[in-house]
Amino acid sequence: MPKDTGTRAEQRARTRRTLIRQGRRLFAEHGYGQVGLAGIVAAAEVTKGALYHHFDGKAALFRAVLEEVQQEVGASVAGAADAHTDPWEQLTSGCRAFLTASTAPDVRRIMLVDGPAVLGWREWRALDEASSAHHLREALASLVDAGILAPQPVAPLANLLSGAMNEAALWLADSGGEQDLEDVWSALSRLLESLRDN
Amino acid sequence: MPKDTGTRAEQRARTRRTLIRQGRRLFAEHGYGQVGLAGIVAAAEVTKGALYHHFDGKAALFRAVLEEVQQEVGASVAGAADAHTDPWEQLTSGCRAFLTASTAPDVRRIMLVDGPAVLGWREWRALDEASSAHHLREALASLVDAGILAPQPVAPLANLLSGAMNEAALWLADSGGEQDLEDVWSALSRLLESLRDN
DNA sequence: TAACTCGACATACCGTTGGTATGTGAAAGG
DNA sequence: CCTTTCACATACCAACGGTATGTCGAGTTA
Repeated sequence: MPKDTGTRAEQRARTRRTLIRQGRRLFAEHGYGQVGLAGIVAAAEVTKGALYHHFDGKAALFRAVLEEVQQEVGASVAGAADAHTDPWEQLTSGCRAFLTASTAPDVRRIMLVDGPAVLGWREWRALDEASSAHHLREALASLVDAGILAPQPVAPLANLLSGAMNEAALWLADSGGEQDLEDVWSALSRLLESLRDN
Repeated sequence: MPKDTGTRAEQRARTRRTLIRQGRRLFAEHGYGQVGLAGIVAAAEVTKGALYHHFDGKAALFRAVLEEVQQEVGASVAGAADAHTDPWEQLTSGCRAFLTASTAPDVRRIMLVDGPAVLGWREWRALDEASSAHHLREALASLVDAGILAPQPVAPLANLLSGAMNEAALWLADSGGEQDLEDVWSALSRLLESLRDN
């Protein structure tokens, strides 16, 4: 594995990616508070100088990791939704994709548990909004426009559903099969179904 | 304010209460990670020796603080629910009480943001279960028994609703009036209403 | 191509933090 | 009274996040 080869931009990008990768691994495995910079830079086979050259500090590295996680989840949700043309199926498949994606252990810990505490809920919410929350709000809005959902403010409803799915993902990841995905999904889809007009 | 008076048990209890009080204040104001033991013991006018005599460490103090917060919220929910005899009104008034109680700044930060990250989601959930979550589950169960809700597993539904309300409380506390309690509450009560059979 | 610049780190160091080991003086018990 | 016990206070430590400075090679210029 050549490490100090290639152009400078390549080396820079590779170091940054390695820091994010190892940071993500360690943050996911032990939690933000239990991971030291020493462990991260050792795993990445660099020094603290490199970390502070790329990021403003520990929290900034975590933010970069969280952004990566959020983007993956958002892409998964968008991909699932775009596979359908019917707006209702777009909503349900998007929600289901969110559930399965955010049940992964690293997503769970980084995005759902440590994220708000480390970055503050406000900034966490901004990242969530940019990556996947707006999908939900837009899906609900188009359902209201199509008359499938009763006319109502979509923003509060989107927040409620988002919180419900976050909690569901936490339960799923924790119970580890004891409470199956299908049980939670049937409860969530029943909830969504009950919202339909008529 | 006499500090070193009274029996030993009284002194002990007073010191413990003071530590919890000041810890709660500082944790709520600055967040768990930004608060040092030095600040806590200074505010409580004791030393670290006292803190470690009463608690196993920083996280254990936080746990005691969180337990107090949870119990207050739980008592508020139970009180609101017990004020009604109709099971549906018990549910709705309990949910509304939860919303208003957990919108308070210290409850929000300690219980909803830092709690899961500091203690781990599993332990956090256990405390939540003991204090208020079981109220929700029991209310839903009796509504199913009464035929007001369609027969369904209540545990997953309770989790979804709990998550929805947590997120709603975070939004409420953050927007600070911009997004009013009534907006969120109307969305939540609409959601609950849509669950009713017929 | 030789001299120079600059960026991508490495090294050495610092203040603060959570945690521990030990000391102490007053209240409880006989 | 004397002893024990307990509720802390004091002194200390290792580890942590963060910073200031040094270094060396790739890129640029003459």
